[in-house]
Amino acid sequence: MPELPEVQSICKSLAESIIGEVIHRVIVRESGLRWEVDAPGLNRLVGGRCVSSIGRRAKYILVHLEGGVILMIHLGMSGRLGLHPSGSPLAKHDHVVFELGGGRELRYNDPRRFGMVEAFEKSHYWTHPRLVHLGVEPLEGEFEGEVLYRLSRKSRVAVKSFIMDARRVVGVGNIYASEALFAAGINPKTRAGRLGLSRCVRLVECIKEILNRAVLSGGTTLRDFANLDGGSGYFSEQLQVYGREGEGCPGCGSGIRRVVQSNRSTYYCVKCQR
DNA sequence: CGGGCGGCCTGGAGGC
DNA sequence: TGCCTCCAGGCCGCCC
Repeated sequence: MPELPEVQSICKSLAESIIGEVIHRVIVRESGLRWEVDAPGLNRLVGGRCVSSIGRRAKYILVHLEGGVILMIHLGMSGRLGLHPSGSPLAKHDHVVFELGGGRELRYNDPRRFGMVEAFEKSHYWTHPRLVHLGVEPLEGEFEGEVLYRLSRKSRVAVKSFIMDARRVVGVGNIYASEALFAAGINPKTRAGRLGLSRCVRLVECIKEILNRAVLSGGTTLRDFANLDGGSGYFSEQLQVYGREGEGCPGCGSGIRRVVQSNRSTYYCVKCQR
């Protein structure tokens, strides 16, 4: 589901729709997500507080509340957030409901329950166990070719696995990893430590460009991704290799291959990606 | 320690 | 129609 551009898109919608709103109460209908949802804790920390801003770290959505509390939401593979009128019928898998003012509710829906919802005091941000090990943000200036080059020295893993490793760089998911490597002309199986500086520079440029373009398109819609309003993104039309096994490579026309790396599908062109 | 892999879940697609 | 298998965009934690 949501990769970084999708999460970014949802953050933008959230910022436009719930900043200044008070979260009056949190109703947990199903607490068995990736981690057990602590309903009393959520209500104690979140209940009655006003949303001051929306942030993001990797694929975690950070709802900043007045008084120094952060509500952190991860959409996992199938999570969605939606704004609904209070009292409208709940959908299957609506696990957590945030009651807002003005007769509205923000609902967290997640069929596969791989996501998470929790709240903590802002002072714990820098030591939070889910955040503390995270690497650089791919769309920030801190991520550049020389950084990737330095980080990858001595690594024997395939470059695709490397750029998907959140300890190094966050937010590069399975779809965009394939797409960025195609754009950079790099074979996904190449060991990260064997990339030269110029290829690292090129790869970082491609990662940024692909992610930025996807953000502008509102994310990629495959299966269940949807924006706050239920609308979808349009980047899927621009995917060059992902999900196109057997189709002609946009560069040379030869067949796109699918291989499995670390239990994930990788799509690439044998001729264009060396 | 780095790196590979299983597991968490539901549901959609496709084969028979 | 149903039953089966495979597949899915994330991430942690266990293993070597």
